[in-house]
Amino acid sequence: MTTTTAPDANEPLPKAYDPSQVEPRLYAHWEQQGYFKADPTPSLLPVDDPGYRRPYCIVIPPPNVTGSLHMGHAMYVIEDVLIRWHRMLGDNALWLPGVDHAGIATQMVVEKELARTEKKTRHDLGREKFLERVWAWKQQSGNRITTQLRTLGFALDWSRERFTMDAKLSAAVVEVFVKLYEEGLMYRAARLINWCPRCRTALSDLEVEPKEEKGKLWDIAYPLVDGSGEIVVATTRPETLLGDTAVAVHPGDPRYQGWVGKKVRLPLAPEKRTTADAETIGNTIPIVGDAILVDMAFGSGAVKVTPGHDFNDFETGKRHKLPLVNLLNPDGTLNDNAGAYAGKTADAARKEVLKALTESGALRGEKDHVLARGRCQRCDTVVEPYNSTQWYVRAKPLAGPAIRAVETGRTRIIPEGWTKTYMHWMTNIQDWCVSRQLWWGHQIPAWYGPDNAVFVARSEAEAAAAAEKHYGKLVTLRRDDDVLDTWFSSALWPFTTLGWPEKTADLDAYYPGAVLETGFDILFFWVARMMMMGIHFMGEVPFKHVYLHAIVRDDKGEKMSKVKGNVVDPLDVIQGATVDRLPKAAQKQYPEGWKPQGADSLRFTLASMASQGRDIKFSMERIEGYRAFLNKVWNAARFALMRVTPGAVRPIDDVKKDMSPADRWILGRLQELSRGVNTSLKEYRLDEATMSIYHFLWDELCDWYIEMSKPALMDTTASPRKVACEATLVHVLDHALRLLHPFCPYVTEEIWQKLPLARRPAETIQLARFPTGDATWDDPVSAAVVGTAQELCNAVRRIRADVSLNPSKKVTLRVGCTDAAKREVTQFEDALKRLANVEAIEFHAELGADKTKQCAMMQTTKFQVAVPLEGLLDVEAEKVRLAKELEKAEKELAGIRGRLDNAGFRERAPKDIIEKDEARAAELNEKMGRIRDTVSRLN
RNA sequence: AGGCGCGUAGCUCAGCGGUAGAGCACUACCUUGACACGGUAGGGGUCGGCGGUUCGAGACCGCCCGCGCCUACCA
Repeated sequence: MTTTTAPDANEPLPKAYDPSQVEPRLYAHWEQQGYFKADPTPSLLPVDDPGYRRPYCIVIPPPNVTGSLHMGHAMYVIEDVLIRWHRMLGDNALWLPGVDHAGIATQMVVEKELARTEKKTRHDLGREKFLERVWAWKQQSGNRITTQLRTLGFALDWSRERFTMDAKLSAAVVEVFVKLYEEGLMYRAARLINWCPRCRTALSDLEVEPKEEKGKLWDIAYPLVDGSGEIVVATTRPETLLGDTAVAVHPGDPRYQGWVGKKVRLPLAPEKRTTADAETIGNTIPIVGDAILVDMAFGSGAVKVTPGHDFNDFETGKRHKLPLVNLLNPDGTLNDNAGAYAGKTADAARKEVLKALTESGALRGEKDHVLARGRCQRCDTVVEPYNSTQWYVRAKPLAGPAIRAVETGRTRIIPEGWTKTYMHWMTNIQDWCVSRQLWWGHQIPAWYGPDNAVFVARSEAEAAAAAEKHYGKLVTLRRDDDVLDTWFSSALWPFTTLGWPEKTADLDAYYPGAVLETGFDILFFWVARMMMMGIHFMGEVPFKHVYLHAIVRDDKGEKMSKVKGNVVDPLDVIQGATVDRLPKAAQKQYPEGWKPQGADSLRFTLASMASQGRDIKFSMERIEGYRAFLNKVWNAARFALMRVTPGAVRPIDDVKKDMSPADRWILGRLQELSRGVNTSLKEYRLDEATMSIYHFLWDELCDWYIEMSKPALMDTTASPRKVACEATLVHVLDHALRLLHPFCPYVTEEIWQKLPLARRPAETIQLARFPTGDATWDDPVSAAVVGTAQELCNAVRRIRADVSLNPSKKVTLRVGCTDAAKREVTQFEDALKRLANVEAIEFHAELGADKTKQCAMMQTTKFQVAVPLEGLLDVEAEKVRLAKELEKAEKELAGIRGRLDNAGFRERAPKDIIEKDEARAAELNEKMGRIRDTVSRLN
C-alpha cells in the first residue's frame, strides 16, 4: 500500500487532476497517522496554561446503522469544514462518529427479509432468535455507512465511534429512564395513542404524518329511545358508531333545547359492549351538552362521541365521564364490541355499515369531504387512535429550562428564524410517548408483579429486591416487553457518547459541544429533545450553537425518497455510476452514466449551496463546474511547480524589498480573503466562504497574478525579482490551499505536499495554521497600481474583440495619460504586452489628431487608448462602436445627474455619497468629451 | 385556520437602503510554452403585483397573487 504523502517533487504533476488516484490513498494515510484522533488532556488544563487548547466538539447526527448514506447525509461536509477549520486554528477538535439503531426502520427491514426468504414472522422465531437476526443484519450492513463517510473524506475520530445500542450507551439509557421515573418525569398511563396496525406499535405525534385524502361525510339518524324523534349526526367514519358512547350538542343550541339527558339508540351496535373498565354497556347512549367539542354552525350541530377512537372525543369522554369502548384489535381488525362486524377490517366494516344504514333508512345524506388522516411515517399505513397503556415522559418540566437556554442565548439557533419555531413547539409541548411495541431497541427497565405493580430498576436483580420488599416475599416478575423510542436514546447522544454516566475526561473536556448541525426537519424530533435531556442530566446545554441546514432535494425541488426513486448516493457522484444507478430523471440527461467527480467537487458544491434557505437542489452541473475549478487550481500548482526553481523557495519576509506591485497586491488580497473566510465561517456562511475562495484562486490568482508574473518567472537567471516572485507565488498557493482545505481536503493535501515551501509547518496541511489575515501585508497602493494596469489591459482587449482583431495578431499601442498613470503602468509593461498581445506601447500626454488617425479608440477613466489599424479600420463600424460607448456613459451620467439635481438628495444624503457621485459625474463628462472628440475626428 | 419561508438573468442561487451580482448555460473569436475541466470579449433582468415610508427601495412597512414547508383542526 502506498502511504507516502510526499511524492517525488521532481515528478511533474499529471496534466489533469484525477481524484480517484488521490483520495483513497490519502484517507487511508490520514487515518493511519491518527490525524483525526482527539485528546482531551490539553483542554483539561487551566485556561491560562500555555498548553491549554480550546475544545471544539461536534457529535455527528447518527445515521441509521443499517441504512446507506444519501445526499442529505453528505451535508455532514458542513461539520467536517467546521472541524477542520477549528483544528487548523489550533483548537482541540473532536468530531465524534456513530450510528443509530433506528428501531422501527431496521426491524421492518429484517421482518421483510424474513418474510421473503423464510416466509416467517418475528413471532415464529421468538424474541431472542429474532434479535440475533437483527444483530447479524447490523453486522453485515453496518460497514457501508462508515465506508461512505470515509470516502467523503470526513475527519471523524473513529477511535470513538459509538452505536446507540453499545453496552455502555444502553446502560446510560436505563440510567436515564430510572432517574426520570424516580423524579416523577416518567410515568405509565392509559390513553389514546397513535397506533400503527401494520407495525403494531404506538407512535409519537411526530411520527405521524397527516395526509389529505378525499372522503365522504355521511349523515346518520339516531332515534331517541323515548320515540320522541331522532338526532342526525355527521361522520367521516360511520363504522366507529359502534363505539359511540354519547351524542354531543351545543348547550346553547336552540334546536336541541331540552334534549340533553335524553337517550338515543345506536343503530347496528350490539346489545352488549365491554368498556375499557371491563364494564358491560348496552347500545343506548346519552345526549350530552358540550360547548368545546361542538360547533353549532357545522352540519346538524350534533356530534357522535367515540372516546375510544378519536382524540377530541376522548377528551369529551373525560369531561362527561363517558365509558370508552375499544373497537379494534392490535392488527386493525374489529373486535367483539363490533358485534356482527367483528373480525373485519375497518374499511370492510364501513361498507357493510353503510349498506345496513341505507337499508334501514338511517342514512340521511352523503357528500364529498376532504379530510386529513394520519399515516405512519415508516410504512404509510393509516394510523388509528387507539386506547392503550404506554410510558410517557412528562415534557413540561423539561421544556422550561430548554426554553430559557435559548432565550438567554446559552444556545443560539442559526439561522435565527428557527428560534421562533423552536419556542412555539416547546411552549406547546405534549407529553412524549416513548414506549414502542417493538423488539429492536432498548427494552424498558420495568418489571411487573402478579398484581401488575410496577418496579422500575437498573437490573432484574434490583427489581426483584424491590418487589420482595414490597410483597414481603419473593414473587415472579414479568419484564415490560416494550422498547423505547429510538429518539429517546438519540436525545442522550451528546453526553452518552462521551461516557456519561461515568465521569470521563472526554465529558469534562468536550461537553457542551460547540455546535449541533443538522437538517431543520428534525428540530423537534431530535434537537429539542437533546436540549431537554442535556440540560436535565448535565446541568448544562448540550451545545452552544444549533446550525440548521437546508434539505437536499432533487433537481426539481422534490424531497429525495426511495419511493420516488430520486435518491442519489453520494458515492455514485464521487466514483461515477452506470446509467442504471441514476435517478430516472437523470438517465435521459446522462445516457452514458455519471463520470467520477471526486469527493472534493461534491464537498465544495454542497458547501457552496449551504446558504440559509430551505432547499438545496441537487445539481450535477454545478458539481461539474467545481470539478473544473479544482482542475484549475491543480494546474495553477502544476505551473508553479514547473516554473519555480527546484529546491525550497525563500520566505516572503526575506524578499520583501524585491517584490513587484503585483506581488504585494496578491499578498494583500490574500489577507483580505483570509479575514473574509474566517468571518464567513464564524457565521456559518459556507457559501460565502467558498465563493470568495473560488474568486480569489481563479480570477485573481490565475487570471491576473500568474499571468502578470510570467515575465519574471521566465527569467533565465535567479534575479531578485524572480526570487521574490517565486516566494510570493508559493506562499500564496500555500495559504490559499490552507483556506480551501476544510472544503477540499484531498486535492489541497496532494498539492501542498509537493510545494517547495520555505518552511513546512506541519507534516500535513490539516495541521498547518489556518490563515486569519496579517494586516502588515495589506497594500492599497499596490492594489491601485494593479487596478490601473488592469484598466489599460481590459481596454485593449475590449478594442480587439470589438473590431474583431485576431487575438494572435500583435499590435502597437498608443496611450494618452498622465505621468502618474504612465509610471504605474510601465511597471507592468512586460506583463501588459503579454496579456494584451501588444508589441510596443507609446505613451503621450495627449493623443492628438495625428496619433489617432486610422486607430480604434477607447476612453477609460485614466487612459485614452488607440490601436493603429493601418487601413483595416472600418470607419462606420467604429462610429457605431463609439456611439455605443457614449450611450452607455450617458445613461450612467443621467442616473447620477438625476440624483445630484435633486435638492432633497443634496440636503439629506451623506456627504461621502454625494462626493462619490460628483467625482463619477466629472469622470463621465471628461470621458464623454473625449469620445465625442474622437468621433468628430473620424468624419 | 395559524405560523414560517420563497418568488432577482434561460437554470440554480447570492445580495437586503446608495451606479443590478455569481456559477452554469448561451454567442463570437482563440490549439499564446499550467489548464479546451482552458483563454478573451459579449448578450441577457421595469429584482411576482399594487400601494406606503425615504432625498433614494430587490432590499424597510402594508395588502394582494403564486409556490413550498411546518403546526393545529376539520363531526
